[in-house]
Amino acid sequence: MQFMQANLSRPSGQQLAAWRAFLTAHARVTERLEHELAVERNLPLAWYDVLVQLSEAPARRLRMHDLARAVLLSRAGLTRLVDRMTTAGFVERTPCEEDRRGTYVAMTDEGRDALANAAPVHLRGIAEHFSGLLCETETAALEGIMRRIVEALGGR
Amino acid sequence: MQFMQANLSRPSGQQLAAWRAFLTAHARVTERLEHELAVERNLPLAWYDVLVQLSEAPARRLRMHDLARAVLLSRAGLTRLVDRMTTAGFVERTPCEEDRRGTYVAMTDEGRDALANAAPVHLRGIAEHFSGLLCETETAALEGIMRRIVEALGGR
DNA sequence: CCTTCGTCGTTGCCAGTGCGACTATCTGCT
DNA sequence: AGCAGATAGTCGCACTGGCAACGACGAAGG
Repeated sequence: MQFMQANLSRPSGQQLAAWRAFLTAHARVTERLEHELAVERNLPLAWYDVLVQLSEAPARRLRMHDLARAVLLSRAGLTRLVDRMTTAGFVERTPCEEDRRGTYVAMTDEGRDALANAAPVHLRGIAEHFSGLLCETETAALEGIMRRIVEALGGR
Repeated sequence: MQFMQANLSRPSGQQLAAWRAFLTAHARVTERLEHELAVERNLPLAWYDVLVQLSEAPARRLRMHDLARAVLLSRAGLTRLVDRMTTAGFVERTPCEEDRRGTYVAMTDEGRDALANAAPVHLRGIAEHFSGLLCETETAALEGIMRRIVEALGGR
């Protein structure tokens, strides 16, 4: 059992190489996707993420707290992001009747249009730089691995 | 051939799920590793990265430009990062004799100690939250996939 | 009822980063 | 040699994000 312990606490060279490749791939792909979206549609990736989350939510709206978790941002960061997107007319704040501390963020029609406009660019990018490089088996395997990693951290 | 085109430009549901899992896993794991390093060794992950790159470089030093690429940072960003690390005593700047525009960043003994001190924490984290969750086959497959992705982007 | 504690969203402050402009230097062409 | 263009690193500026503190509100217990 001792060597199991050792294996658990010290990645091998092969494991380290996989970790580094993982980091590099993520950095390069997201950088590229961000860049494509900025150049072709003048839309930051974070804005796109918010719009996607809202478009999938019931009644196209979410509480600040839930939205913050969905887009991997602190509540403080989201406050400012929603400020900017409100100014741009893509979302709007609605008071929450059930819980008067809360605020809903709802997607406007303009936001819907912006998302519809940007989605082809982004999806094409994902296909071109990520999913198009994987066969079906690899895609399934990768998803399984990634889910396992998230769940091991207590995937809330 | 037309459907091939379609498959290339529009990820399927399964492919999108894999992409999202990939994003979430990366965000959660790096957040966790960053946190562990900050709490246990009071060292930002970016600093650790710089020290690792330098420790692997010949003569434990690198040009600003090369270091910037290695740690995925703009040259401007690196200037400031190296400033801070110089103040902390972990690295030092040396003029470059062959090319007098250039600057070498070299790791100090203190930087070496800091790296040696932090490495166990970070490596344990990688093992615990990443590589320990993958069998040998998966590790190899994952590395292959990630390398392919990087190379497809023109892996400089 | 009312106190205590937790939660929600916002704000002030500060750290970190990219972009563009700038200076110094190198390289290639004439 | 001399000049144009490329490249290295730095700096001012603006932007984004997190942390801690805050006021408003809800929930649980006396």
